[in-house]
Amino acid sequence: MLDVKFIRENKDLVKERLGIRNFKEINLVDDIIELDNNRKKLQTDSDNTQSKINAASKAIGQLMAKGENKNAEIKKSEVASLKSSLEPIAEELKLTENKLNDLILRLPNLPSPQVPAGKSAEDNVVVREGGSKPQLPANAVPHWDLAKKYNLIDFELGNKITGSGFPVYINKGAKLQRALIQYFLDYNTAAGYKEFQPPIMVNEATAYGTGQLPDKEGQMYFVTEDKFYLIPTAEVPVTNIYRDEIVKESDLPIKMTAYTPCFRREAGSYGKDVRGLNRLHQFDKVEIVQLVHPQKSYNVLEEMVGHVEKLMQTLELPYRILKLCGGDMGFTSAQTYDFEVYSAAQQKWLEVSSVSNFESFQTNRMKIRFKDANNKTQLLHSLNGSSLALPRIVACLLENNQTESGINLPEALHSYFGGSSVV
RNA sequence: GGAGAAGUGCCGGAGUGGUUGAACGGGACUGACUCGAAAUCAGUUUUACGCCUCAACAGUGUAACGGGGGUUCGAAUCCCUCCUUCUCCGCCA
Repeated sequence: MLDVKFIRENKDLVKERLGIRNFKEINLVDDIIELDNNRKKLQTDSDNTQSKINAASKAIGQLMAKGENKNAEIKKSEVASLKSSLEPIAEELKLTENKLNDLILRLPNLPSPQVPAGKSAEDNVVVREGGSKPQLPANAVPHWDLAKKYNLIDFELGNKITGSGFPVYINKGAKLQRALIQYFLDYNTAAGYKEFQPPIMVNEATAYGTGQLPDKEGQMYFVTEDKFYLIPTAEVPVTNIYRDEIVKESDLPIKMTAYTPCFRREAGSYGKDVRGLNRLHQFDKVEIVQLVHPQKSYNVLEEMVGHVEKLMQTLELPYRILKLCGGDMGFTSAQTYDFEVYSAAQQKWLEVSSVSNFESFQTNRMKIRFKDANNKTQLLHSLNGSSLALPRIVACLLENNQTESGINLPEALHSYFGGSSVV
């Protein structure tokens, strides 16, 4: 979340930046400042009254110790009237704080100055492309047909067991999943990311920490009995590892990676782009997360993009990197690069990674801080990226490498998969 | 799931209603001593918000002893509730 002090001191900038996002409720900014003014006044009143109560209470103790019970009783009635005058103030203060907090949680992050204006995915900017689109055989088919033909993934079986969007991977299909996960994790840990295997259900505080709540309430699966959310990405439990921590500057940067299944309800998204592996309710992803010094976060963002790009290149898939425009960025992000791979049989680009700098938006919610050289406590910046999400990678690997006789694999995967072709 | 015990500062560990934001010990940091180090001595050692101030990591107020609520003039200390940990029993990968 944004810092109230920052909003107060940079009101016009905040409004202008939110405009880049096409944020509709710009008036929230003024409301927040007004509520905060109110809050300060109420807090001053409340503190002053409480101070008097504390002093009087102490005096009562001393009077009673001296045996001056009568005077103590007089003081007590004094406190009683102070308390009754405090009551409405305290109530209003609490109300104001809650309302202020609600409003601040509704403000998305400010886009960085580099973020292009724009309303939708159409306005994203292609930064660069890599790899080359393959020439497929004339009878080439999309991955869902390949998956069926070679018995790699059974979508209908998943329908029976759970529902749509929960595929069952079989035989070499299952092994390919395992190989990719292992490969991605090895690649990340080799670059200094520490591996974690976190819980895939989280509590409410954790979901608030990374910003899934309240923004994406309806997009997460919820276990009502225990009030746990199924994670939509490993970013959630992994970033929260450092919630409420103050780390040493010498411990920076903190680099973490994790493989987890991810669960997304995808409420409201129907249509053609949900076919096969294109959009699932459960999928596998390997995530990278960094917590870094605020002055370094944009360099780290580029570094992470480079990290994912190199990984992408070893998969030998045609890809492109997009700089997202203000209107297409996630709620919590200050700047995001998306990676897309070209699905040759479907003839369209599919998003496989999203690398973002959240600046202090998440760390302010989670109170992830460090002591700087002057021993002052400061918020860290958090970043994360997919490195990588599996399903669409698998879709492209299958489609782009299909031949008359089978499906080949890029060299990087040979040792992990135990062979040079899927079938 | 049943029975019992416990949750205090960076760590250990006191404290069962009134100068306890918190004894004592350890660790860490600063200074002195030393050529340097060890030892020793002195000091420092949480966070959030408010007020004051041009500003302050200067002063001052409020809050925080697992979370939330309650009793009381006053709570780390009493009560309720939730969470977590430990021990025993049960169940089980």
